[in-house]
Amino acid sequence: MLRGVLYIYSADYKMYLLMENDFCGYNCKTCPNCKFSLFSNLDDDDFDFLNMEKNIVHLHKGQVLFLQDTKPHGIYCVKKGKLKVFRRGGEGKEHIIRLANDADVVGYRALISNDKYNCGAAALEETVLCYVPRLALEKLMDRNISIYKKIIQLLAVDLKEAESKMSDLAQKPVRERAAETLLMLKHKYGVQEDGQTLNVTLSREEMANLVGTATESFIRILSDFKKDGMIEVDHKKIKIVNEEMLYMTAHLYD
Amino acid sequence: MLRGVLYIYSADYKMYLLMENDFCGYNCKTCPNCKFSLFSNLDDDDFDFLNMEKNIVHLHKGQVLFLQDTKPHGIYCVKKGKLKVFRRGGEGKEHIIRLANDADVVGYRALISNDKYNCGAAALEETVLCYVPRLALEKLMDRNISIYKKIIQLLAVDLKEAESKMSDLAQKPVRERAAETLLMLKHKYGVQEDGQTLNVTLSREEMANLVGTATESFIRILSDFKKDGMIEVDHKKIKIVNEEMLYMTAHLYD
DNA sequence: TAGGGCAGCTGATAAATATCAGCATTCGCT
DNA sequence: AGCGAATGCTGATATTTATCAGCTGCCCTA
Repeated sequence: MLRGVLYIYSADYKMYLLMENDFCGYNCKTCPNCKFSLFSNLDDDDFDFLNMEKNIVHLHKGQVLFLQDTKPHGIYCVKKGKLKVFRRGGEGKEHIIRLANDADVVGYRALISNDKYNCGAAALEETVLCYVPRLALEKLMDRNISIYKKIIQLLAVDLKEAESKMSDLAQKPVRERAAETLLMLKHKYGVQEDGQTLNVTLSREEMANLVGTATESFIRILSDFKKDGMIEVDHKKIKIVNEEMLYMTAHLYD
Repeated sequence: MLRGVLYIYSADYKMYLLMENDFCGYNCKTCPNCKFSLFSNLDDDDFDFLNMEKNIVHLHKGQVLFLQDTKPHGIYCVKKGKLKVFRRGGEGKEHIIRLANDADVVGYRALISNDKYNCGAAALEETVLCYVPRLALEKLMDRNISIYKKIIQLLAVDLKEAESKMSDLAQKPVRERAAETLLMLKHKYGVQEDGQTLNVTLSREEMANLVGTATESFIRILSDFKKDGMIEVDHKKIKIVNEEMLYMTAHLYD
């Protein structure tokens, strides 16, 4: 039964958010992502409560989930899809802070510290998320200390990765960061049936924003990698054909 | 009564750690830092337990508290002093990730995620810390959910700052980051009686490592700031004489 | 108090990276 | 299918930043 449809429009992106209650087939209790996510140890009553309170959110490619400097009202668990989490600098240029995949949780940092979003988030492809409103989350947290522990683990992982990326940005040249980014994409999203083609589609600009460099610089380095036989490129499809060499280039081990 | 003295030696730094149990005059229950730190809501029994279990650590200027890639055995609360938290890149160059002051907690991220230290930490001046061993912390956490909440808040703040610093490093030029760093130092450590001189002493190299640039580049920018009348410099003492202009230079508001 | 070493500073130069311009290709839309 | 806009790509150039070399002055201690 469709109970509610919510449209949101932002000046930055053509976008809308479709939110439906009681979406058929989305039962948290049987959702495999919950096992890896915040709600791994709930009892039946709590799962029923979560099921009642959560909303399903569909995003098309490019649509914004939330914008930097706005106030959060809940958290999002990725059911299926891919997202980028990014910040906009002075001249509006975006820097991609991190990526999200199935079973990841996004937008929780701002909510739990009662703060505005420090980053925005947008879908990289067709994406389905579960939205858990603040009050529902708080009620579940009151009854389940395991959620506190999970949040701590999520934050700790994000913080560690942010610190490492920070020192990379400060010290490593663009070429090394570009190689590292390609390997990260393989690790995060995996490869297609051929075992080599990255299972994610990003524009050159988005990849440059992930590396932290100018689009043209990234394109040049990508064609260097191609010349050096590390990758093959077919439009937006990138194939990693010599992973070892990419590791060497990224200086991840020497 | 002196119960134990522990010396640790690392290849990187001449250092030692002096740890004493039952150090006179350091009672957690009356320590003002605890109010702002992890242990704000303990009952008397827990405070007594903490007092028994904690150790006092003294560090001289330059001494290392812990090293990157080693395993944590407890957490440290800064009683009085200043520390830098840093990562070493490929060629051994250090990048300062964050600074710590009175009442800050350091080394907790690695401990709670059962991980090796992602950063090292060293004293910037004479520093006194309380060391809380893992088992003691875990026991206190079992009995006090408030500690979970505090850890979440600490992590959330660190993560937000790390994300912001990340996009600054990716997008802002060195000059802006340098201005921002000077303002951050004023905010973090305050000023001396004259209301202008930064209340912390860092070498030019350390400041450059904080900004994420080469030492010479930072020195040049510092002398630009001096020419532009934003700061005055007397050896290691830096005076901020035009804060407004520094803000403009940092592009923190436009 | 002499001198070794290190931090701070500056100029010259090199290297890395960004920007700008122009063109080709692809994509989305009607 | 075809049009317009956006994306991808490359070369030329400008800008930023790092590196190298050399100098000064200060601190430490022998």
